[in-house]
Amino acid sequence: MAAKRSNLTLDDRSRRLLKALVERFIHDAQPVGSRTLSRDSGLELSPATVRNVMSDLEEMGLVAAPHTSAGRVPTVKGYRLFIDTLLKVQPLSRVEVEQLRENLQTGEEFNPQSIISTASSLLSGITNMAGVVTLPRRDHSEIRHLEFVPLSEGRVLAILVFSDHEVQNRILHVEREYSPSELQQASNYLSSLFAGRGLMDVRQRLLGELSRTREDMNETMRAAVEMAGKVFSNSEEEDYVMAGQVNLMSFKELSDVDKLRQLFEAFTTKRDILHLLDQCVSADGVQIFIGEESGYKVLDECSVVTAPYEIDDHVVGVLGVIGPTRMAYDRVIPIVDVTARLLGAALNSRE
Amino acid sequence: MAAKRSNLTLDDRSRRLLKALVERFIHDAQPVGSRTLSRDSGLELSPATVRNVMSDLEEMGLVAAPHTSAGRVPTVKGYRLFIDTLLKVQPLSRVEVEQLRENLQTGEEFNPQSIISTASSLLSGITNMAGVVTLPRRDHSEIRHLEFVPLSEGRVLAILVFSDHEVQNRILHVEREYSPSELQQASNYLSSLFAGRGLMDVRQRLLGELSRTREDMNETMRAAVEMAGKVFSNSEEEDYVMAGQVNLMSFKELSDVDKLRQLFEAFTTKRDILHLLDQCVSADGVQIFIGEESGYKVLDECSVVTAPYEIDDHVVGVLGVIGPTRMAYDRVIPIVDVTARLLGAALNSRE
DNA sequence: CTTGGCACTCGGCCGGCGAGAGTGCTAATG
DNA sequence: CATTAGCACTCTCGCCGGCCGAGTGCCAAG
Repeated sequence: MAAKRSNLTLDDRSRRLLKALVERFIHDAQPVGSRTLSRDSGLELSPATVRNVMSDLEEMGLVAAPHTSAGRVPTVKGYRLFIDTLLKVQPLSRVEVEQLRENLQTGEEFNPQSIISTASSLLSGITNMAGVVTLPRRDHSEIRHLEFVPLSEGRVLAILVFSDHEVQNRILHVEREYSPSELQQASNYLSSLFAGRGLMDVRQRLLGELSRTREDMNETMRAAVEMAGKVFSNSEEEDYVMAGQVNLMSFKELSDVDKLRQLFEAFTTKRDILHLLDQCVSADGVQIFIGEESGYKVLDECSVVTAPYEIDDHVVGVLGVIGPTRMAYDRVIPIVDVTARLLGAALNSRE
Repeated sequence: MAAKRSNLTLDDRSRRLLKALVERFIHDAQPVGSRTLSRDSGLELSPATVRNVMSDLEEMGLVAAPHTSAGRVPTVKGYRLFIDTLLKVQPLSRVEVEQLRENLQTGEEFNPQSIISTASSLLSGITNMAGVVTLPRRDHSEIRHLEFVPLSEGRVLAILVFSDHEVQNRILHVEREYSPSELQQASNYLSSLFAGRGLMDVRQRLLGELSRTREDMNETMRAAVEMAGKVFSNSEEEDYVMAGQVNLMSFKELSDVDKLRQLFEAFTTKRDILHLLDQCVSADGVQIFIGEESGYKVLDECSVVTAPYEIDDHVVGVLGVIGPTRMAYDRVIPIVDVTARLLGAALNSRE
């Protein structure tokens, strides 16, 4: 008895029971009792025995009873153990993978923005939960083109084209008016200087260029460098695209309107969610936060499954799924995993 | 008696009572009874008399009783009458208007997109309901600049700058490769042709240009016209920006999670809402849909208050507020009205 | 260690009850 | 004849008690 309870050393029978319990609970969202468990655990055990085991599991903090005479429910710790050691992931079928790939390779319009948002929609659509994808960090994206267009009164529009066809517009404030031809020159000069280089590289190079504003540079070149400085100083703020929030309203664990409101507020505020997602870029593969583990109380009843995605072998962002703690991890995990890979591939494909 | 009931001819007393009832109900969301009404209608009437009047109003379909022994509640027809003939709008104070104006004139970054979304946030923030602003139609916006940037493999990036600093990017598919200088030429040619002209004007002109592809045009010019054709054929799809949906979750008339879900689905689908908003561009000033009047059953419990906004004396979009039928119309109406004017002004200000 | 048996404990589901709020009707009043 | 007071009636809501079913904990037997 004392031996069995010795931390984390769980005999096979208990583990199978826990597994059965979690699976059952995930399936029908109700506390599961000893009778049910003794039936479909696969083991030949009477309800009474199951009760004893349950009692042990409860003492270990793996399951909990909502009230005296309800069945048991997994705790966060229980889910954790389940996911880490008991879960058998269901790999996606070839067909499913192909469908995902097709949907992401929209063919015609190659537009990173829209690929990102289809990814988000796909995640939410397949899982019936909320999908989220952070916009890729562009530190390592190569620059294809830099162009300036004159606007009125000391404003210049800078257009930045990356090699993956992402286009960014920024408006600069400059001291004097520049003629179109001047801007043209500047644009040519900078494009030749930066084309094919990564953003981080460019920033560094620019720093050097700015410091030694040599006399052999003509006025236009100096202006060009200065404007470039403004363009690239703009550290872009992080952001994410979310889809399928409404799906979360169907779960009865979130039927409390007030809880729901707080959750949705967190989604629109974005700050906390971004923080959380940021933690996942460093992680190697799929990462899972169960309930309170995330550290944000609005997510107490939710789990978050994430995976980083890569462009050119650099991790540039994270995608994932947000849903109730009680989610089909065996399906969700591979979905998130595969989608991350496919998104990376899709964003790479026209290098 | 018969005389009193004669359609729509409501004696002064009944009207004041109806007014009091609606105001009271808007204020505290509960059916209001004869006792309360006789107290704060301002008239010296006993509850019994009030009851008689209520009975008449009910027969006319202006109020309804949720059940036998509850007070009365305004019907849609009742609200309509209230708004059309009884409501005394509360004009905004000078300070409030100034605050709105300041918030919209973000000074620094003049960016239509961000102005639109602050407008939406302001609407939702002040009213504690959901704010919505359609993106401006650009039919009459003047074009300031048109630029082409070569991308890989038969793709050209077209950049379209409007006089209000709105920038749009479109990717074109072209048959052959164009050299940067060719594109430069094309861009110059088209800019000179179109700069300062409205989009509709440009479209028309382009049609003529396309039809008579004369021999005196060189190859580059022909290509330019062709590409321009592609740029301007893209009829941009309509869209809107919404803010403060979460606010709607606090209203107890929308506390049913399922109703709420349908409402939010309509918000993300956008189609129906866009349809509804479209109907308001033609309207002259503030327009109000009460409950079922909108024709969309998800909005049955909601009212929508809208006003079109103008740039350069052309109506280009609509903004408004969505909330429960029971909203403080006397405040919301002027807010929507003023915001529409201010948004127009803000988008105009740097012609 | 496992199991069957048994008492016990909860939550959920009526059905009844009383209070409160508000109505409709009628008869009295100015 | 409109207004009012009075009164019976209706309906909601919250509360209590009882009952059922599900499930537990414990104990004693296998």
